[in-house]
Amino acid sequence: MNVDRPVPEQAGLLARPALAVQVADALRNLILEGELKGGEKIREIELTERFGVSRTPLREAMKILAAEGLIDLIPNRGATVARRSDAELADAFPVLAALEGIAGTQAAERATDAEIAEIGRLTARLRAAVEAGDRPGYFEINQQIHAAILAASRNEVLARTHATVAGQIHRARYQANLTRSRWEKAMAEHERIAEALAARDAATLGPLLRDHMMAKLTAILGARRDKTATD
Amino acid sequence: MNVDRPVPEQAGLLARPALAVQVADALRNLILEGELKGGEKIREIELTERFGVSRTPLREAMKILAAEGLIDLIPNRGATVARRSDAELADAFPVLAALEGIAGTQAAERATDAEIAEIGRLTARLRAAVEAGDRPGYFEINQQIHAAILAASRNEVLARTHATVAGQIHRARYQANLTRSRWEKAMAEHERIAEALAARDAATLGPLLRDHMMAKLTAILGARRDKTATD
DNA sequence: GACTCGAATTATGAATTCAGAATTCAATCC
DNA sequence: GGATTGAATTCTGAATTCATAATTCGAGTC
Repeated sequence: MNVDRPVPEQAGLLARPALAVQVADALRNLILEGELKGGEKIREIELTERFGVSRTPLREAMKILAAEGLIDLIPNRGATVARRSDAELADAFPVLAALEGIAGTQAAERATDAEIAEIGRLTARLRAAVEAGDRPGYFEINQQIHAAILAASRNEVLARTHATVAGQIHRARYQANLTRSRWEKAMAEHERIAEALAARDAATLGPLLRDHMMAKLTAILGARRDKTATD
Repeated sequence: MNVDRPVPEQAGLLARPALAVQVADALRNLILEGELKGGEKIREIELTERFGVSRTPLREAMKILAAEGLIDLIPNRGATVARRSDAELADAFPVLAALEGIAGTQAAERATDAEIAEIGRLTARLRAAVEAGDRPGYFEINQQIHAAILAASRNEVLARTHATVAGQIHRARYQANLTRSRWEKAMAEHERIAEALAARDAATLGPLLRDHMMAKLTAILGARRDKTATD
């Protein structure tokens, strides 16, 4: 989420971001990377020492992350990394899917030919990863494709909103729990997505992306439920 | 029995919100009510005196609002109330419309009969306001209907996301610039919405709400552009 | 032996203080 | 007269300090 916006007039040349924003970015990474796990208590002093800053900017950073829904702040009782219930996770899915849908619609209208070509190349590499059974590679490329579509939609509001909602699902999305059949289906969907984009068929691409995301997320939720049951 | 027992999960019962959060709420209201206008510079000291707090919680509050996109924070140069360009505004519309769409879909599935009845009553009152030519009343009831649908969708993530995006459009939505013909159309749409909800027809209600919101926002943007041209 | 009460400790919340950057404005120079 | 420089002022950024709430831990009690 954008805290330090570009200076509207003459773009800030050497305006470095506020310390609080840097700390927020660093802390967000710790959470997204999984170093700080859901439910974990955040110790202010520990982090001030780690980042080498005082409590003031750290606390401002925590306010930012709380606004993003990444951490929970309980008055007088400190902060914990947000742990989303399955219900909340399930609620986030259709929201994220709808956002991906608009991204698709707008990308079909606004993408440059170069962007479309790049997404086509990425899709080919995605297919190669599937054939090779390379799951880490698949996830990486998959991520890139979705990021490319979001970028091609040229919608800052959408990008910000997507980042916020996606952040709230953080851990769940990294769980590499794809069945072979779901993997094949996802790949086929990706190829249809690339086709619709190449044809600039907005009416098709939107729902396609929405349903693709919905299917993916449903799979994640299913796997998560299974996993939780065996914990 | 024991009152002193730690209350980890169901916190917030008697814990008053942090001062920074209260200040953020107050400041958000000032902006949404239009008392602080777009582009206006925010003077820290002025607000600390107004709210009777020190700069620390105020600055934390500003970080929150910046994360919400309501104000712009420029390092070493202070804060201004965010002024969105027409392009950014136009970008926010499909995002908001998509969110309304999901709200409709889920409301159709999850609303209680009482909620549906209430929305039906509100729609009837909306019709009365149209007949009476009561624009303020129309806007007020219209607002209530959309809030009721959002609430009926029982999706916290959606509600939060919607609030954030809606906040970024704040001023624009309050412009009461409805042509008579658009007004009639909007009313007809509302009646179809109420019908679809009563029938719990999710497949219809979602697109209905999405398109309704899109039409409304397009009208706002058009009026805004006319107005700007004559400024 | 478990529970309760309460002092000591620790962590959080907010104000204040200190440091540094940006803005203002007057004096100077071209 | 207009532009420019630089000191004074004002504002923002961040650290520190002070206040207060929560937690911990041990003594005492039933």
